[in-house]
Amino acid sequence: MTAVENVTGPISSFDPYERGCPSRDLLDQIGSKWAVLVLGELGRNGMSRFGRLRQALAGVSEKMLAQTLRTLERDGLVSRTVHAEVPPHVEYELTALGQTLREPLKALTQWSVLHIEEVITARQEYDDRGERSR
Amino acid sequence: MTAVENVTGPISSFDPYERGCPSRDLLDQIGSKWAVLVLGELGRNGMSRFGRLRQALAGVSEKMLAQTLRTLERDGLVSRTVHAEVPPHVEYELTALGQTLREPLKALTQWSVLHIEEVITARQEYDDRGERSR
DNA sequence: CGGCATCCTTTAAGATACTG
DNA sequence: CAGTATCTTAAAGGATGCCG
Repeated sequence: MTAVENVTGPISSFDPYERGCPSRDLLDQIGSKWAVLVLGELGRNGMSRFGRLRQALAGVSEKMLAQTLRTLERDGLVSRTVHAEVPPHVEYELTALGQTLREPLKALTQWSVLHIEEVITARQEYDDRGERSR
Repeated sequence: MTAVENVTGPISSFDPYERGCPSRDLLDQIGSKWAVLVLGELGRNGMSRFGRLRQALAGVSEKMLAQTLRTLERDGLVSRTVHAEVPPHVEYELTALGQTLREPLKALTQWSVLHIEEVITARQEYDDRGERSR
């Protein structure tokens, strides 16, 4: 959790396994439900607007989408561009930093789609087995 | 969200962008705070016990660790082996399915460690900029 | 259109104590 | 040792209404 520069070389002691380490919270944030989908959508289709994102992420509320976008913007992963028009026109886009998350998140999303059936089967077996033996 | 078998071939219409799709919940689950760390720890050091996991994941409560392990076990990602001894001895290990998650999750964890400083800087700039202009 | 503010309900998480 | 049960607190999420 201490800094990174050191006379003898870089230390980079950030470790999500340590309590209170900011990298743990970041990991939690980028892995959160709506953030994953927002980043995925912007990664696939590029720049998008609030309303379009809301449609793309079926079931997201205004509040959660706005909140997620604010956090991603603050973290430097997404840029927000306001066009001074009436009615308002706001565009969201991945930053260079946000782009570096595309592959890791895509892999995770694809994993969930690819293996969801195995997981569903495992759940059924676990439930059928009953809570016996525990 | 419909099934997968079809006379004309597989459909596999699972899409986390659809509301209520089980792959969305799975994605949420595997990306959750403690699950990521448990899977990462078991991926790096192999089989482990409850107490060791608790130490490895600094700050986790008994309750959350137990809950996370139950969910991972139910999903077929982690196996639980009870050795009938006194005192009790329980070992957790990644299943074959859980192994397939190692790389994707490792990439995500490494990303958070690698880029946390850029994010911290971005946050400071965002905050310094003030909530003005919004 | 793209929000933010407020209120309220539902979950998740944490601390503590106790058991097989 | 490896949990479960219980209680309390914190955070997530939804509904509604207002505004630039």
